[in-house]
Amino acid sequence: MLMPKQTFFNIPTEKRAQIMDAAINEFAEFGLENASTNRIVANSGISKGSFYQYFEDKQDVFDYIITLLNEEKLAFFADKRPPDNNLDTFDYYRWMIKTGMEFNSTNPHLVQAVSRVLVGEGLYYGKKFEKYREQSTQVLQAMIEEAIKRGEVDPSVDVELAVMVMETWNNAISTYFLKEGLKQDDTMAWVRLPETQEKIDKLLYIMEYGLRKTESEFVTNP
Amino acid sequence: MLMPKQTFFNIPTEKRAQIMDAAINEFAEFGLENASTNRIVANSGISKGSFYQYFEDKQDVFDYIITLLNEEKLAFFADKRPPDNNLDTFDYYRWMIKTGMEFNSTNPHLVQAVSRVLVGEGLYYGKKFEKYREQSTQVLQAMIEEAIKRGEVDPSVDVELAVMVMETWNNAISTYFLKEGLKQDDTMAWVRLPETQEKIDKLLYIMEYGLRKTESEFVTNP
DNA sequence: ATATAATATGACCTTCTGGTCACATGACCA
DNA sequence: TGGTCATGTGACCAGAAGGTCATATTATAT
Repeated sequence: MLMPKQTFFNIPTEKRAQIMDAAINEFAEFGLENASTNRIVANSGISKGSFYQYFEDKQDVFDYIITLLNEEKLAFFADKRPPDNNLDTFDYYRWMIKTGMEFNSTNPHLVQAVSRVLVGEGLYYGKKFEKYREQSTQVLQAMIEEAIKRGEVDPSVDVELAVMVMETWNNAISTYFLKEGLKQDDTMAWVRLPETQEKIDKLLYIMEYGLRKTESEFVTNP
Repeated sequence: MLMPKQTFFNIPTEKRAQIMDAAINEFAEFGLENASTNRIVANSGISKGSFYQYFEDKQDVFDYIITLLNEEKLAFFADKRPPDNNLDTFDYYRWMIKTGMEFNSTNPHLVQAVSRVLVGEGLYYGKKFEKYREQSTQVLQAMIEEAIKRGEVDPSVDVELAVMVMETWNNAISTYFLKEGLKQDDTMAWVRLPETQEKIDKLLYIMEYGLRKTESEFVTNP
């Protein structure tokens, strides 16, 4: 677990929250490389010296932000269960995507900060965050292998490629969410809008059945 | 057309190429915001003063890099024709993607520099490059509308979403190309490798028919 | 009350940034 | 040869960056 120095955890909770707030906003707006410790310090109301007593450097702060995101996501999903235990793989993936978007709504700036750095600055594919990526790809891989066994996913597609497809849509939807959702006054309300939900449905429908005209057809509220 | 000052075009061609080379490498490595004019100047062997006699600022240089990319792409595609004039839309798209990758191989660093800034720094969706984006989406939109008329694309998908799907795959493949292709000694040879070509085929097959198991099945060299 | 340890501070350091400008160099023409 | 104008130069500027540190403040323990 990536953590700041002990001193950071000795200070009052409120002050800690203030610092993380300022840091999250800084990273969300400027990314990792262009983030300024001077601005973080100014916006969180602590002194330069204190900052370096809490953290090694700004990378240290960012690492902790990732830890925070993981913790909050885990907590959010802890009491969430899919509507049906024996859901079809595609329905389950759809549920995961939608629930993920609900989580994003609960703390959009935190999500934006991490996404901006990992996806935007291309660090996602770097060595530093390898384990995070591998963790999520392994979940998807297991999911797809199981789906092929169940006869739900085309066995002629290779698993590695299918994982890439799902990851790509995960990222695309997440990026779309951050671009559109943050424009809204109430992000959560926007996510729950029938129009928003239908857009996701349609997109995942394409992932499921492709663009080519076949017998199947998309229908609202199937 | 976005252009440097006239002085830039008065200097010898070789010197101009040297400057653009240094600039392209700088942007490819550091992006737009973190690119350093000092480094560009040092690596291209001109003085600071000269730089500002050629360009307004580094944004000006980058604009010209985009112009260069467009010109070269246009020139490359000028004498390229699809193998068949009445190609199926999906076959045509596949041809476009593959030919695009061949182009990328001819000047990977130029492509990387632009991609790094537009996609990576999220400027692609900013106002500044709106017209470039609109230009390419309009081509795709026309393509899809035509395909629906021809009965090739599922008429129940909306056009806007289909464009997004194709753009997403365009970007994903391009990103994959830059990540993997630049590792190779001979990028062009790598692109033409049967394995690489088959990977693209499989990916576009999924875009065409989806992940869901249906009657259709992927076959190599159909 | 005193001593000790933990915490907070902002002036200060170096290094780099984008950008300017007075001056040097060289080409061309009279 | 002398004059003019385009081109080239790097020292220099102000501002901001990340990072340090001697000192001031506060809390704790005796």
